[in-house]
Amino acid sequence: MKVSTKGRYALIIMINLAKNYDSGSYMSLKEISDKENISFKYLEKIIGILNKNNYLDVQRGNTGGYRLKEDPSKYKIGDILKVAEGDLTPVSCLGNHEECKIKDKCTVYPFWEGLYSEINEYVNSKTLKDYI
Amino acid sequence: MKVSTKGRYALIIMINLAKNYDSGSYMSLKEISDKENISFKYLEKIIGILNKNNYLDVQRGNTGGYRLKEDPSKYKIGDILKVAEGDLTPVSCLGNHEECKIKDKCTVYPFWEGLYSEINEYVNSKTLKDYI
DNA sequence: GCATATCCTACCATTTTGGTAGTATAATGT
DNA sequence: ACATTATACTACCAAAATGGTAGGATATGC
Repeated sequence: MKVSTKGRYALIIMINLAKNYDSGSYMSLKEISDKENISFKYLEKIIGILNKNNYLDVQRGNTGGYRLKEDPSKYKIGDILKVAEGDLTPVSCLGNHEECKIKDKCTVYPFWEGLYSEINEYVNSKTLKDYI
Repeated sequence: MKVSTKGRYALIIMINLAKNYDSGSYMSLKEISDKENISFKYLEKIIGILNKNNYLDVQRGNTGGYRLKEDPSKYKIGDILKVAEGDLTPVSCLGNHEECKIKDKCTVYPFWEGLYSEINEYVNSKTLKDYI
C-alpha cells in the first residue's frame, strides 16, 4: 500500500513549480532535479504526464522550462497523485474501470469503500498552496 | 497505492473465521478456499502469517482447522492488514524502520503524515465484528 | 493405519518499479 | 547562422515485488 515514486516525485515537481509561481518565470527541470537530487531523466518522464494533463505552461529552448498554468491553490493534491499514479483506490475492485462483480455479496466491500472515501476526502482537501 | 492480495485475502480469512466464531468449531482452510474461490496453497501461506501472530487457535489433523482466539470485536482491521502487508504507511519515509532523514526540510512530509493518520484512524476504528 | 488436516521450505513466472539511453525538436543569445 | 540549452518522445532494461505452485513432514480422529 505504497504511493510509488512516480506519485511522490510528481508532487515534488509541482510543489517546486508552485514555489516559483509568483515569480512568473519558467523553471527548468534540471533546476528541480538538482535541488531535489532526483534523476533528471526520470523526472522528465514524470513531468510528461503532468504536461499531458494540461497542468503546465511550457517554454522550450534556452531559458525555457515549466510554470504552473494556474494559481497553486487550484491544484488539489489528490488530482496530481491520481494523474501520476493512475488512481488512488486501495483495492482494484473499486474505481471505474474494473468494478467488482460480486460486490453485493462481498461483506468486505463496504470497508474498502469507506477507506477510499477517507483517503479521497483528505487528498482533495489539500492543495499545492498548503505546501509552499 | 494498492493493498495487495495478501492483505485482502488475510481479511477474507479472518472474516470467515469471525462468522464461524459463535459455533465454537474449527473451520478448515479448504472450506474457506472453496467458498471464496481462492487458491488453497496461497491461503495456506497467508494464514501462516496470521497464525504466527497468535491470532488463531489451531487444531491439526482430521476434523481440524482454525478458530479465532478471541471475540471478533477484539480484532481491529488495521492490525490484520498491518500484519499481512508489513505496514500501511503510504510512503516509506514514514514508519519506524526507515524514517526520513530530511523530513525537517521536506515540505511534503506533513502531507503524508496527515494521510497516514487518516488511514490509521479509519482502519483502527473497524473490527471484524463490523463485517460479519 | 488411512484419510484429512496443518506446517514449512523452496521455487518460479509475470508484472511493476525505477530508472537509462538516445535522438529529435524548439527557442535564445551572440 | 549557429552553438547552447531547453523540452518531447520512444525504446530498452535490471531488480524487486506479486501472486502464486510443488512437495514433503507432521499431527489427529475415526
